[in-house]
Order: sequence, then structure tokens, then C-alpha cells
Amino acid sequence: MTLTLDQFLGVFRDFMKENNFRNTVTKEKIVTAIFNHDHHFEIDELLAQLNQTGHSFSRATFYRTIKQLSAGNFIQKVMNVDGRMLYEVRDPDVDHDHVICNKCGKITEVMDVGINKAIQQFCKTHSFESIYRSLHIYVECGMCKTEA
Amino acid sequence: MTLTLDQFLGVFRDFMKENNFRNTVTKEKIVTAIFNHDHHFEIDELLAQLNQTGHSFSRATFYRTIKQLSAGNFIQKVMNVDGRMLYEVRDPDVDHDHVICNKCGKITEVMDVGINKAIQQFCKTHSFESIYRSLHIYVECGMCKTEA
DNA sequence: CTCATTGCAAACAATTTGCATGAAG
DNA sequence: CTTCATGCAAATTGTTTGCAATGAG
Repeated sequence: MTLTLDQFLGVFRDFMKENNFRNTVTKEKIVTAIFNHDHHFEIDELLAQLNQTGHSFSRATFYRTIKQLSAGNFIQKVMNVDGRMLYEVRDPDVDHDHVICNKCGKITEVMDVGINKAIQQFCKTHSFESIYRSLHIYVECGMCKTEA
Repeated sequence: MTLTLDQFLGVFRDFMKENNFRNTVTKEKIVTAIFNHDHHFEIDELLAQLNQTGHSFSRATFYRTIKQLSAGNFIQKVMNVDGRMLYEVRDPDVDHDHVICNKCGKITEVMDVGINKAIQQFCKTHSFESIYRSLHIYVECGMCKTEA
């Protein structure tokens, strides 16, 4: 992530204002927790973490905040191999990809210049304005290969 | 899809046999419907369609068949912009990508040689054995651009 | 004959919604 | 003060499971 927390919160506040959403303590805490958390998070995981801070958060509110964050493209849904839903923070500047092992489910984040270029070229050719992309490459990883 | 229905069913039957699953009329009808259906399908949609054929299919059975098809990599899950789950038939020979409009949700399937090459090269470099990949490029499509 | 398959209803998980209260602009 | 945000519980949606009956190999 190239942004600092303050910058991230700033962009978030602007987005809220533009869309007539209100800025509240609860929301800022949720956003901060998401920003500070390891890149990928699950709803339950983060909610549990938040509820250990004294302040209590209801599921409903959490989901409603998540929805606003999605609407603003601050986070996006990613699907795990087992079909469970993950969320990840979007870095507006950098597109990265995921290599996922089909056996053990391990997710590795990668950035490949060749792939980036190819996709950019593709968008240029078709004059698409790319908002973001999600590339998941499902493989058998080294560990699992060895075991088999 | 490069396979015919008969070939698809053939591969499916082999897979069933290998895995001690039984081949039934119900399953063959479901598999056929999936094959004949437009590339992407939703559970409810296909189930409704199937139930108009006289033969009645229970949700449970349908899900159980879907699961076996997933296990055999005949189909895979794709996520729509709105978070709903779609399934798509996998063509074992050809990897294609999805361009998805972030506004209207329209999904366009594309195949790009440049992207294919870049990903192959990437896998080669890291000696990953790629099983399949899923690339979704989220854009603002032409229609929506014009309207805005 | 044996074991997977099916349908049904019930169970479960994840997410959304209605409503009354509280807080932001 | 008006309108959005919050918490709670109830409702909804999507998917899985236990069980008894049926059907495939």
C-alpha cells in the first residue's frame, strides 16, 4: 500500500461527504482496523478483533460499513478456493495478482511486469478504462507437489 | 467450447467411474442442461429451467451434482459484481478472461494472446503448474461511458 | 446385495432489513 | 431538527445435512 493511514482516512472522509454518508467514530474505527489488518481479511476475523477493543460493534453495522467501502472501491471481494469470501484492501495505484494453491489453499501475492504490461496493452487496444483487475492463478504449489 | 456434448458427457462419465460416483439419469440431465446453457449460469435459473422439463429436481440433488462437477473441474465459480455467485463451464483447453462493467454488470468474455503468453511465461519462470486461472478486468464499459 | 443417490424437511451460515433510539450535520 | 447511523432481533438467501426410501453396479 502506498498510502498512509491518514491519507487513506482522508480519501475515505471525502468519499463519505460526497455521498451524503456520515462520518462516525464507529466507521473510522472499522476503516482503521481494515487498513491496519493484514491485506486479506474475513468478516468474522476482523469483527472479533474489533470487539476486543472495548468498543462493541454489531454485525449489521459492520456489514453496512463494508458495503460503503465497497461502493467506494476501497475494498473488494475475493473468493477463496473453498468458496469462502475474503475481502482485501485496494491499493489504487498497484495491481497485484494472486497465486492460489488448489490443494492447500495458500495464497501468494505477486506482481509481474509482463502480466501488467499485457493487460494494459489489452485495455488500450479495446479502449477500456480499467478500474481494477483481479487475476487468480490456481496452481499446485511447490510444497504440495513435493508431498505428492 | 471445443468439446461436443457427447464428448463432454464421456469425460464426465469417466470421471464419475474413477471416483466411485454413480451415473444416473438425473445427473446426466443436469450435466446436459449445464452444457447446453449459456456459458454462465445461476443456480436458480438453471434449476427453474430443469424443472420445466417434467422431471423434477430437488435443490439438494442439484447442489450435490454441482459439487461433483466442481470437484472434477468441469465447472467453476465466478463472482458477479453484485456478489452473487455464477458458475461457468470450463473448457479444459482454452483459458479465457472476463471484462466486467462495474456499473451495469455486463460480462464480456475475451481471449487475448498477449495476456495468455504473459501468464504462461510467468508460470514457467516460477515453475508453477497452472491448473486454471481467472482474470477479471473491471471497467466502465462503452455504453455506461456514453450515458455518463 | 451393497453402497451411492434422491427428496424432503430441517439445519446452518452469511448477509440484510425493520424498527426504535441515538448522534451528526 | 432533520436525516443518517446504530443495535437488536427477526427475516432472507444460499447452501448443506440427516434420514428413510430408491436405484445403480
